[in-house]
Amino acid sequence: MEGAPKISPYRLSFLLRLEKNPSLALELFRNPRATAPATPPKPFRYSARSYDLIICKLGRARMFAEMEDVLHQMSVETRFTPKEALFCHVISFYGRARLPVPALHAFERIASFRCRRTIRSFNSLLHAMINCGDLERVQSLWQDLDEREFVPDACTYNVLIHAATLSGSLGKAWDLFDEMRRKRIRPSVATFGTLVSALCGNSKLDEAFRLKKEMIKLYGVKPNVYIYTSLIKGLCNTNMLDLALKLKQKIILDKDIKLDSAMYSTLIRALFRDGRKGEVVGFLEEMKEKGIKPDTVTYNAMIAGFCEDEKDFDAAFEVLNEMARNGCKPDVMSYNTIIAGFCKERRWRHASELFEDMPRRGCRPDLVTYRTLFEGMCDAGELKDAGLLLDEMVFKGYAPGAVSVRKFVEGVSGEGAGDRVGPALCSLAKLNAAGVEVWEKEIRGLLNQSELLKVVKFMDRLRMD
DNA sequence: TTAGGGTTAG
Repeated sequence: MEGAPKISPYRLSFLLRLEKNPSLALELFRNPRATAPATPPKPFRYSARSYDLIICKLGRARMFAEMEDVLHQMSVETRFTPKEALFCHVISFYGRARLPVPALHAFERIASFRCRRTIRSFNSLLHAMINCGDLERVQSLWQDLDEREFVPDACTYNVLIHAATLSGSLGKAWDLFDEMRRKRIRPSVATFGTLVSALCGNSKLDEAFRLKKEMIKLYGVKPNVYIYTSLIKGLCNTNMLDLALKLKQKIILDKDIKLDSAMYSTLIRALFRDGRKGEVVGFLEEMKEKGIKPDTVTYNAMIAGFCEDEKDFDAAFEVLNEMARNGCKPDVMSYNTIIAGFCKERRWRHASELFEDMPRRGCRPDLVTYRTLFEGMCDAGELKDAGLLLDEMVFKGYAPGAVSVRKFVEGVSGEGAGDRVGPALCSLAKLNAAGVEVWEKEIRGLLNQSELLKVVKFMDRLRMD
């Protein structure tokens, strides 16, 4: 047998870049030699680049245990120092997966890799906390900034401004904007993007357009396609679709601005809402001419239009087929939209069929899927199936919305309801024992005294668990 | 590329 073919560290990076499957990439990374050599070889000299590639591939695929293994392996390498950017990525992978503790842990460990930590990874951490929905943590990290060695930059303020707008406080966003200028930190196009989007989202179109003018005149920052997409969405949401279309025509003439699928997705959704489905084809053709490929969001906008506005479910399914033909994978939102559409039409059986079919189609139902279908079943009075679905939900760790719980309990209340509601509440409370009082409040008044007693007994049993 | 826009539900 011939010796193992030699693979250079450079070649390994090349192969890793090509390998789309993260598990296979990891296999390749762990065994860079094609076959096991007879004698123990010298340790493979992994390049910093191949660590970057494999860590990012694993992080994107949310294979965190494997990613941590490789990080650990990298921590004992002495031939190079990893770049801070890699840790920024790791932090944001955890943020996207809504895992605040590992994100924080990754940030704290940067120095142990002999890598200098700067405001960049701090910014990544702030942003990860936004993704985790933990706005309070953003606040506390920001307050502790003085104790750290960092000086905030434009990006720090952009994240903070974003957090302020998410918490619904435009006033706070403006305060931060002022503070930024006092500190002579120049606002970037992203700063204005966040503010314009927040203004549009609060129906303050006039202010949004004024800010767009100011950013050019006062700050010398040119609006980009992000800014215009927010403005177009704002116009669409205030029944000014024609103005939105005019604005788009104006931007087309600007050679510096490259339109993208996001802008078209916004317009396509708005056309459906306005009952102008017929014009959508023309927009799809325009995209094609400009070399802009429709993405999942574009298709989802069409699915939403067909389900919500046209009630044309065959057409919605045809969009799914079209996606497959164009190599675009439907995501959980694609399915949730159709399921919600069916439920609204009380066609819960159709909704249920699609739900059952999701795993085969390569998509895992999420919290929204379960909540939507559960509510649909409750609305249709299909309480038996709703109960079964509830069990499955709870098993997966998903809690239904309070409104649908109420509908469910209302629906099954009556003679012997305690027996039927009890187990369901029991499983609900398992999710979150602290929430027991909430459920108790929810059913009080709906059940008669003896039934309530049965439910409370179930809860008592729970508390002892 | 550390930050901003677009499509569900609630």
